Order: sequence, then C-alpha cells, then structure tokens
Amino acid sequence: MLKAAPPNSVKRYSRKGLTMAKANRRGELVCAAARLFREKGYAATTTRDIADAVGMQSGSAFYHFASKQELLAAVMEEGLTGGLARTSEVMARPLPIVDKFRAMVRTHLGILLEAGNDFIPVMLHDWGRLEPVYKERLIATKDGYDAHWHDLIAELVRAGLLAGDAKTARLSILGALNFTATWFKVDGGVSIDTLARRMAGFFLRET
Amino acid sequence: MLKAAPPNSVKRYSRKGLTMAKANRRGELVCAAARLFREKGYAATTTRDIADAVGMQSGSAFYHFASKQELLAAVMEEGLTGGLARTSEVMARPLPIVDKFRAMVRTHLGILLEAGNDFIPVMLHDWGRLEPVYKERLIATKDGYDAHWHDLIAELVRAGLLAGDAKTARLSILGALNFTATWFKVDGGVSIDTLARRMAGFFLRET
DNA sequence: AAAAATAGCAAGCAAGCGCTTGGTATTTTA
DNA sequence: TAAAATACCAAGCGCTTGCTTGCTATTTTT
Repeated sequence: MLKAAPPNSVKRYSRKGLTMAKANRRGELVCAAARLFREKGYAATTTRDIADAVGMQSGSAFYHFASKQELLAAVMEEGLTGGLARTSEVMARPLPIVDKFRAMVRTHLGILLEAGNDFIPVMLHDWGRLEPVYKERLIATKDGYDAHWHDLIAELVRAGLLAGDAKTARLSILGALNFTATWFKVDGGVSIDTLARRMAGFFLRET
Repeated sequence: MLKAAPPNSVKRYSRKGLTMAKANRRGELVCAAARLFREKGYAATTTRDIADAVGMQSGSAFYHFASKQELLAAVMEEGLTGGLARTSEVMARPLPIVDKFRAMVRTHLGILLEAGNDFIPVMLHDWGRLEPVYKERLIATKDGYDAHWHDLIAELVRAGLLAGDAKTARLSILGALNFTATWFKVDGGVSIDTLARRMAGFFLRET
C-alpha cells in the first residue's frame, strides 16, 4: 500500500531498448547494482544491498533477474550499449582526425567518470568475476567498441600524430584513460573537460 | 607426521625482513593468498581456499593472521616493500635520464607482470577492499614509491622529453603501465622486455 | 467479467563464510 | 630436564549468502 502504481511504459522489458535505464523497476535494479558494484565490488555486494537500495524485499529482485550473475551481466551490457552508442556518434562526425581524437578522449572519459555512469567502471573492474557464458554474450558489443579505437588510432599513427606502432599506442592510451576510473574524483579540482584536453595533448605529437 | 620439520630461519616472523617471501609458513600463506586474490579477487577468495593451497586446515591460518584483512594487508605490504626496493635501486643508478626512464618502465612492468609477482596487482585491484586502518599503515611506503616517479617524470618534462605537464604525464604513464596487469598474458607473444621498450618509446619525444 | 500476466511480499532453507576453541605434538629456551 | 613457545589439527559456532517457495494484489488482455 505504500507503493505507487508503476507507470511501466516499456512493454515486455526488452533486455535492450531501454538503454536510458531506470524507466522501470528492472532498470532501477540495474542502476542500483551498478552503483553498489562500483563502490564495493561485485563479490562484496549482496543481493539484499541491491534490493534495499530500490526499496524491495531481497527475494523480489529474483523476479527480474534469475541470478546475481545476470544482474552483473545486465550492468555491463547497459554500459557497453550506451558507450558504443556515444562512441559511434563521435566517430561518425565529419571532423579533422586530431579533433576527432580529442572528442573521443573526452567521450571515453565521460563514459567512465560522469556521475551515474557506473556501468563501464564495473565492467573494467569485475570482468573477471563474470562467468564465461555471460562474457560470450557481451564480446560482440565489446569488439565493436574496440574497433572504433583501432581505426582511429591506426589513422593517427599513419599520419605521424602518434608515436610507435598502433597496437602499443592503443593499449597505452586506453590503459591510461581506463585507469582514471580508479583515481578520478568529481570534486578533485579538475574537470573532465580539462583532464581530457590534457591527456589528449600528452599523447599527440606536434600539436 | 606428514610435515617436514620447519626450518624457520627467521626469528619472530618480523613482519618485514622476509621480503623474499615463502621462507616460512607465514610467507607461504602470503604468496598463496596473493595468487588467489589476483585470480579471483579478495572478496571471492575464502580463507579455506588459501589454507588449502598451502596444505593447512582452514582454521590454522588464523594462527598466523588475526583476520583475512591482515592477510590482504600483508600481501600488499609485501608488494610495496619489494617494489620500492627494486625501484629505488634503479633510481640510484648513474644513468642518463632517458635510459633511467626506460629502466624504470621495464622494472615497473616486471613488478606487475613477472610470474609470482601477484602482490602489486592485488593492491591495484583490491585497494578499495582494504579497511582504512590498514591503508594508513601502507600509505607511507606507497608515497615513497610514487615520489620516485614524480621526480623522474618532472625531470623528463623539464628536459622536453615528455609532453604536457608533469602531473598529466605521470598519471597517464602510470595508468597505462598499471593497466597492463589486466590484459597481459605471459604466453601472449610479447615479452615484458619488448613491451617495456615499445611503451617507453611511445611516451618519449624525439628519441 | 473472466483469465492471464505482472510485480511484488513474507518467510525461510541449505550452503558457505570468517573465525574460535580446546587440544596436541614438536621445538626452543631456561 | 622442565617449562614455555611454536605451529598446527579437529570440530564447530553464529551469521550471512544467493536463491526458492507459496501466496497476493494489481494491471492488462481476451
């Protein structure tokens, strides 16, 4: 009797298609799980923690997800789907290659560091805790993501704007960007915009 | 009756001083814990797993460590002590600055990627799972570690051999190096030596 | 209006968890 | 050589965990 009538706009919670999550109870669970997984790690977060966070009984979460692993997979899929969309949009812009690189760095840092974007950090930190069968489901999207960076960096190396071979450049750049998720604080004095400009400037040659 | 007589050369397991671990039963526990924490994460590893790995009853590990948290702290301390020793030795070498940078990159990758060196990867992955009181104990050593990189990179930036400001350079370089711990495979075709040369070459200007 | 689907609640189970206890055999110290 | 310290084992305690079950209220479809 305390619960408001659920609006439930999305029919048959489509497992994709509600990428702008939180529209229904299932989405709320995914968002709460993402936040808690990021804060405490997957293994240290209990299904009770997650249910509590959305005002549910602990067993009720299992109406929406068959297992805790499926919740983890849903968090990562949400991150990959959203991240791939943002990344593809940037790659499609008709920009000079250096500007595109700067935009990609800014976008990637946004995906990692903006408030509420806990999905990809969870993936980076707890990918090893996801059972193989769920990994296989995500690898295609993951590869699509990486392909954009592969193409972008290959072109920059060919143009002499990045040093070394393309593979080393890609691993180094993505490593440096991804590692920001472990130390960046929103109120740490430097904005995401500034950080993106500085890091892009550090990597690029002769700009 | 199956156990050989323990040689137990180190008196009063000195909490430091046995940096070349595994010399006694306590060291064996630390090494086994490090390997398991790296493979499965701290929270997903049970004290039973660790005791099993050294052929002990699950409760017996608590003769050597008061809690699972103390074991985690011991793993990290082992990593920091060993890493700081190797790093300090390199920094003390009378080398040209660029050669010193290359040596530091190689050493840091060795600390992260060489077989049996699971301590620092555990620290990078599960630092957030360590309770504050144990963190405080390690921060001094951690800072000593960072100070070496701070000095090295500041000098390289002043000499125009690294781009951007020193802080961005340091965060980017250490981020890229540390992130290798998540993807590098020993039998992945590239040696640590080669990876170190390529990554150092990617970061440095005009060499 | 009847039937079916949706979205929960309340209670609890079996397994696993970190850790404790009481005891013992061996080694080291006094 | 007696006493103390070391390094365990065997058993198990209390709690937490992921998950299940039987049921109910509401909404949607027929």
